[in-house]
Formats: sequence, structure tokens, C-alpha cells
Amino acid sequence: MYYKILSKIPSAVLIDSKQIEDKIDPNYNNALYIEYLDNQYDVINYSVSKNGDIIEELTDYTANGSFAWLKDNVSYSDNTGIPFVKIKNITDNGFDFNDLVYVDIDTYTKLKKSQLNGGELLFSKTGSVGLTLVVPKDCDKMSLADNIFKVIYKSDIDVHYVDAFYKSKYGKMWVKRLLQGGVQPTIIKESFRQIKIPIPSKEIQKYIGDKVRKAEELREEAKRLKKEAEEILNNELNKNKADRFNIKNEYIFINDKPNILYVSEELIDNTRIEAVFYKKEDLEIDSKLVEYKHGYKLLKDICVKITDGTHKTPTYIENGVTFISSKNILEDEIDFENVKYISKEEHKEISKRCNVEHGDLLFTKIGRIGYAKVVPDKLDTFSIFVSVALLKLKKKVIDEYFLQVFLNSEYGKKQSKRLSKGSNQPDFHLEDIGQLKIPILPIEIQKEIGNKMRKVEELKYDVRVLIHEAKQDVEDLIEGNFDMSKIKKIN
DNA sequence: ACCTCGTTTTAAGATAAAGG
DNA sequence: CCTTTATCTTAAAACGAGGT
Repeated sequence: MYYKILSKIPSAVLIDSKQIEDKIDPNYNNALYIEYLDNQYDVINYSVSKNGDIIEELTDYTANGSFAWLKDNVSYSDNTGIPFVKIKNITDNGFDFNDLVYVDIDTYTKLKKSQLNGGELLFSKTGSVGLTLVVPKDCDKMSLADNIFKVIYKSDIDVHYVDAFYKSKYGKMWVKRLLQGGVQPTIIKESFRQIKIPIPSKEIQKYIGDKVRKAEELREEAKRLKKEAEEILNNELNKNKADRFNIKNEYIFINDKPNILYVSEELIDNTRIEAVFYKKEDLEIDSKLVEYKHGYKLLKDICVKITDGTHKTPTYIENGVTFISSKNILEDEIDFENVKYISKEEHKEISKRCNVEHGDLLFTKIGRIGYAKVVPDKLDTFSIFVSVALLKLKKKVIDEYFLQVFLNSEYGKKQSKRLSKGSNQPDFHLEDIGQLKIPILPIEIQKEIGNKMRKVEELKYDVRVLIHEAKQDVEDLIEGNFDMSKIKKIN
């Protein structure tokens, strides 16, 4: 094999013409890939297999039949039946079933190539290519949608180890190397089979695979705790109703879709006369809070300060102080990976009006609305964009983690959606944010809920560490830095 | 009739930023 | 303060062609 790297960035490589068989692909022969995926691989101490050689079965949705056949035989159903797993349901944090489509049982049976029974590796192949997830062993029946590979590995391969490989920088690099497609990236089966995976001993595979399995367990536990926290909140609000005392909230419900109801004149807020402001589900939540035994307070009254991030687009720089926007505030988590950076001076300027401190609450207000997250301890200072609000709380009245749970719950989310404005891009104005109704639960119950969320945060941290370690282990294997004594310690 | 492998088109969603 | 526009990303649908 002859090649000569003329330049790394931009990549310019001389290649032997024999290496270019049927397609001329400068991407495949990028200097970076030659360096890391060819040269680096040559010195790996473990055996290396082609993905295609360790796969028992590689299939997908379209393998079930022709398009005409699929059209005739696939029927979706609203919210019952068998979950139909699409790419958006696959995340780095396991399945996300918030937005789920179902197929009926008959369809599930007919789509036999894409049935899921646990233990399969899923691999997204279009769009955001290379998201992976191992289907948990004891899962319910599910059916796999298009644009995702269903991969069953041979029995002597630890599938969770392979998952860690795909999550590592080498797995990601292989995918990038083999991608194709003009409008949007895609990887075809033939290319997928070409990925080279180092296959170490069973013990090492298990050692790394166990970390991924452990992470999966902890994730489940975190989910369970979050659910418990929400249940406590639910119970509390449902159980402790005061007598109905606020006539202003009266309405007569007529029909759901379309939304028809009569509301009392007093109920109509003179700034909001649009019909969607008076939906039954929203009014129900409102009255639940109004009638809550221990009462509610407006958010503005339990905050020392409500403000938002800078309104001016800052000058981004390569390295500096972290700068985040609403897209970084995830469900009970802050994404510090896809961030921008600003200069210290600019950060200082922004902080004059909006200084983010531990224990404050970040709250998304443009685009994705209503996601709340406490700023955890042990975190470097950072600045926020206009799309994120900053709530500084009266700590004696409200537990910050309880408030996070409440705002992210159905009660919070629905209120946020209702109170925000803007047709295309929803915008939650600061003064409207202040109007959110927060039930003031007895402080012990607030703490109970808040502490569960604190535990969730710890678990999520542990999950991140485990996945990071698993990825690092794979990278160490490839780079020849894997410390074998780690394995011996366990045995 | 069924199966496999693949490409192309459509459209939704997120965000930045300008406009009124 | 609110709406409109632009741009980018990418999920998902739609589809073609050939083989057994």
C-alpha cells in the first residue's frame, strides 16, 4: 500500500491507483483517517475484525419487503399497540419515548425482520449517523422504523463492548470515513461491514461492556427516582384540595377537539383573549394549583431576581469562558459539549446584569420553552444567551431542586406553554415567567422531592463517568495504553 | 411474490438575526 | 416587544431497480 501525506489540513494525500477501485473518494483517504484508522491500527496488540465478520444478522425496516408491500401492510395507531422505534427515540442516554408512534400487533408480526426482542444493537444510518443503543434484555415487544440498522452480533462478542467502541472517537471516525450522500449523510450496509473493530479477550470485552451495562442500570434507577419525585408532587396536589373558593376559575366544558368551552367573564385576562389560552387541560391545571391546600405563590414572589442572558450576540472565540443557550438546557441536564466560548472581558460585562451562580435556576425562554435546571455546585463559571432566563430564588421559601421538578413537570410545562407568546418562535417574556404559579408544598415534602432529584443528578453524573471510561478504555486499547492490571484487580 | 440494497425528496425543527 | 426571514441540520417519507 502506497500513500504519501502531502498535507494534513487541508488533507492532500497521494494514493496508489490500485487502492482506488470503483470510487474515487477523497474523504475515505483523508490524511486524518490514514493516520488514525490505518497506521494506528497496524500496531494494535489485539486481533482486529471486520464488522461484517462478527455480525450474525444485519437487517432493517425495508428488508421486510417492497415499498408496495410495506404500504399495504403497515398501519400505525395512535397511542396503543407496539412501539415503533424511530431515530428520535434513540439517544446517548438510552431510549427516549416522549414522542412515540405505535404500530398494531398485526403489523408487528408481519414486519418480522425488524422486531426487537432485547440484546440487539441499533445503529442510526441516516441523518445523525452512528447513534447506537443496545436494546435492554427484558424489554417489551418493539418494532423498528426505517433508517436504523438492527444488528445482532455473534454470541462470542460482547455487544455492550461493541457499543462502547461505536461511542469512542475511533468508532465515530470510521463512521465519518465511510459516510456517503449529497444532501444528507447516510451509511450503507456494505460500508458498515467494513468498519474495523479491535476484538480483545473475553475478559477485557466484559470489563468494558460491564461499564456500559452498569450505566444502563443507573440510568434506569434515575428514571425511577424521577418518576417517584413526580408522583409525590402529583399526590400532594391531588390529595390536598381546599374547598373550591375561586369563582373566577369557573368554566363549562363543551368539546375537546375543536376546543369549545364557556368561561366566566372574570376568568378572561384582558391581555389574552385568544381561544387557545382557555383550553380545558390548562384550566384544570390552573384550578388544581389555585385550590391547593397550602396555597401557591407567583414565581416572581419567590425569586430575588428574574433576568435573562445577554441580548447581544457576543463575539465567539476558540477558547474562553463557556457560553450556552437554550439548546444546552436539556431534561434535568446541562449539555456542556455543544457550547460556544467568549472572552473573559465579555463574560464580565454580561455578568454585571446576569451572573450565574451555584443554586440558581436556568430556565429556557425562547424556542424550547420551559426547561428548568439548577446550576450545580462544582462548576466553572459561564454565561448565558437571551434564550435562557436566570432565576435567583428565595431559598427559605423554595427548594431549588423541588422547583426544577415542578417546572419540568406537566404542571410547569403546560403553564409555560400557555403563558408564552409568539407564533413561529415561542417567546416567554420575563414578566410572564414571573406569573407562573408555584404551589408551596410544606418544606419537608419539597426537600423529599428535591433530594430525589439531587440523587438523580448524582446518578446521571456517574453514568457520564462510566460511559466516558468505557470510551477511554477502547481508545486506550487502540493506542496501546490499556492497563491490564485493571482486569486482574477484579478477578 | 418476495427480498435486498440503495438514492432522492420533503419537510420539520432549532436557532440566529433582522425588521417593524 | 413581537413578527418575519434566513439558514442549517436532519428525520422520515418516497421511491427505483434488480435479484431469487
